[in-house]
Amino acid sequence: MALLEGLNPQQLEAVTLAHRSALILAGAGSGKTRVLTTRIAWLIQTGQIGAHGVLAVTFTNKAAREMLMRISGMLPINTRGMWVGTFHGLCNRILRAHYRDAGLPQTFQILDSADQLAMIKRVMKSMNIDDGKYPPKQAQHFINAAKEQGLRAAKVEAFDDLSRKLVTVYEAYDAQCNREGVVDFTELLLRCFELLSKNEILREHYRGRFKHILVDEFQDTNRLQYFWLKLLAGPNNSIFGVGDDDQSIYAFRGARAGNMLDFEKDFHVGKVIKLEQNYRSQGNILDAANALIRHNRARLGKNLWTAQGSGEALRLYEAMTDLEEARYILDEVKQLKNEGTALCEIALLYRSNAQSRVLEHALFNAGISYRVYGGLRFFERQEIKHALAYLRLVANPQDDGAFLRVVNFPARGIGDRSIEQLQDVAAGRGTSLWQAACANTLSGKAGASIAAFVKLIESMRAACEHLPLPEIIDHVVDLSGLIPYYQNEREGEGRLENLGELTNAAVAFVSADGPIAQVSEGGEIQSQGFPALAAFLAHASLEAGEHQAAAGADALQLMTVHSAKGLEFHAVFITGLEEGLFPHDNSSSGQDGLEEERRLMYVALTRARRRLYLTHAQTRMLHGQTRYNIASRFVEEIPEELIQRVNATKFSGFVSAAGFESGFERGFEAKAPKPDTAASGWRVGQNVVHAKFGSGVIISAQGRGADARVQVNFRDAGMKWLALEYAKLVPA
DNA sequence: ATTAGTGGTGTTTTT
DNA sequence: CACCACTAAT
Repeated sequence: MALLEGLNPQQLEAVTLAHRSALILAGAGSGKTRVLTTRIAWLIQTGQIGAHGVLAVTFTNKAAREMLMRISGMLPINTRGMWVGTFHGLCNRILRAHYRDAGLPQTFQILDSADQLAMIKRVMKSMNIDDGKYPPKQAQHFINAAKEQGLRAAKVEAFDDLSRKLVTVYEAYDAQCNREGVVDFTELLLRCFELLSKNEILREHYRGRFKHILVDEFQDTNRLQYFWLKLLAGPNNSIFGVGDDDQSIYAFRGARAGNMLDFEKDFHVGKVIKLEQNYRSQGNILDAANALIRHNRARLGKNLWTAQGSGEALRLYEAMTDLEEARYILDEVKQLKNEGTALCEIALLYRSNAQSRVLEHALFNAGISYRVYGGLRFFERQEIKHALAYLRLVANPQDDGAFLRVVNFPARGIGDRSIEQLQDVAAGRGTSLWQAACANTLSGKAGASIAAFVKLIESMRAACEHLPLPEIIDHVVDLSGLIPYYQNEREGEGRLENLGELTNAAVAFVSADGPIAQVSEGGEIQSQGFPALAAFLAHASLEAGEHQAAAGADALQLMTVHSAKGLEFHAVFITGLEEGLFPHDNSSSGQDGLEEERRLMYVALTRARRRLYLTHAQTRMLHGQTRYNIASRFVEEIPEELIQRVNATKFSGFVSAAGFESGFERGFEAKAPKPDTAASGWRVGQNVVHAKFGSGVIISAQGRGADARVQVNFRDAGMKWLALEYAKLVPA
């Protein structure tokens, strides 16, 4: 069968397993996505199931999209009936279809974490809880953790005063969410889980439909997600779980790699299939990754190997400062570019987002195009948040969070005092702020301002009833007054552009191949009116806007290690490898924290195909002050022989035309006179071109005069020793 | 009601 | 340093 060609024995076995639950332990770069997609295609092609009966769960929208694309590349059928998505996306879909049974309004909205935090602050304030003594962030974490255990406030056990307090906040928070008709991220899952638990008809409906459930990144599932899967599988359906415990890097948000072990037991998985052949990286890179991860104790055990050669050594650069680190990276990037590597094939990775600043600055000054992933996303920008809040209020007037955000933005004479009065009225009557505003018990100027606001939102509502989605957006933004506001703002142009982009996002959303089309097959969602608006707003929360920048341009890729998971590049720089940064101070408490950091490093290492740089700096500006850092322990955990030190301060031996002055070491500063590079000819670190081997860089040198030889690392041909007298090297 | 300015505080990773 | 929450001044 053409579908199965080129699979290795383990992959083949996984793809063609019988209809029973299975666990695939798939190492980095071992063809995990291929196995997953090929299995789906194989199940369908052999007639074991229709597209209708497949449910595939991923963790990111990107992964879901890629999976769909690859499946449609393999099969001539349309993938319409197939459900492929994230846990959150799938739960959202189920809840929208059965909103009544789930006890939600049709246009229920989704709170992102910032919205959730704002709501918790509001609730705590109304309860007169001192947010200095009880940080709202802590309450947020408490609530989410409880929900991830499947626990409602009434079921949470409180041990002490603090947890008792937090439980009351949880209870009040949930009550407020229900009043407003909004759900947070975790609530999507919990609500869906409860819906299917309680409602036998729906449960049997979905169980009857999804005979095959496939789960990607199984190690990242939390308890609730695991329960959800178990519930959906029931006694008869099979779960095909693919995961890698060594790449579990989301414990901080509840992921439990232990779910893989539970799964093995609960679903009677006889034999775990291991995919250990790596098709991505060259040998040295894999050896480094294997050696590193061996320092972790909690492992299922697995060793990656490759049929490729060992390739280049890893390059380690120790900079004096973060600025010098950036400068080195810049030089190397330029070099790679000159050698023909596309910029989008080079990634700069760091532990935390704040580290991108210095790198961005250097790249910007050098005129190298780059793209930063993560950070603030499109739908999280304040102007977009404001526009969305208007839309949310239009879709669901009970949404107090949205109300508060826009009631006086742009300013329209409704100040803190008026808002307080509205809140009192709402609290007294047990209604939403919107209802309180409509009742309008205030007199004088404040009352008139509020009446005008109510009228504004109502005119938005009236106009939107039957308009197509993009026109709704245009219309609401137009009436909101946001545009004149940002026109007067000093740096408002970018924000105005983004507001325009919002309409484009809506156009894409309702277009033929957009998400609407995929969902509308059931007929429950149209591209017009409030249901479309609600769907779009959900989309905005669930997919905070990954494809904001021009994807087509060839740009250097900057991102955190977390967001690099699942990606691969020709060349990878792992930067800021310093104790305190990576491993990060806040995580290295306890064995588990450190092991997760090490897995993070493992993920970083295994992103590279051919070339891998490790860099760190002795001093670094962080939080406004200079910190002195020592090299990360993770560097030491990689065997010496895999690493080539390219540190300029230690290995700047210079070469004359006649030979080398090798072994020449500079101290901290360049106290010794600098040899004239142009006159002496060759220099360690210099880029050269060889007639046969192509371009490379001089790594080290040996001997003098006629015996002089250089070690050159060629981009494609790998490491070579060349006699200077015979090899016709040309400076690059 | 809005603005500017002050001081205190906390900082990882993200569906 | 960057983001708040709060205060004083307009």
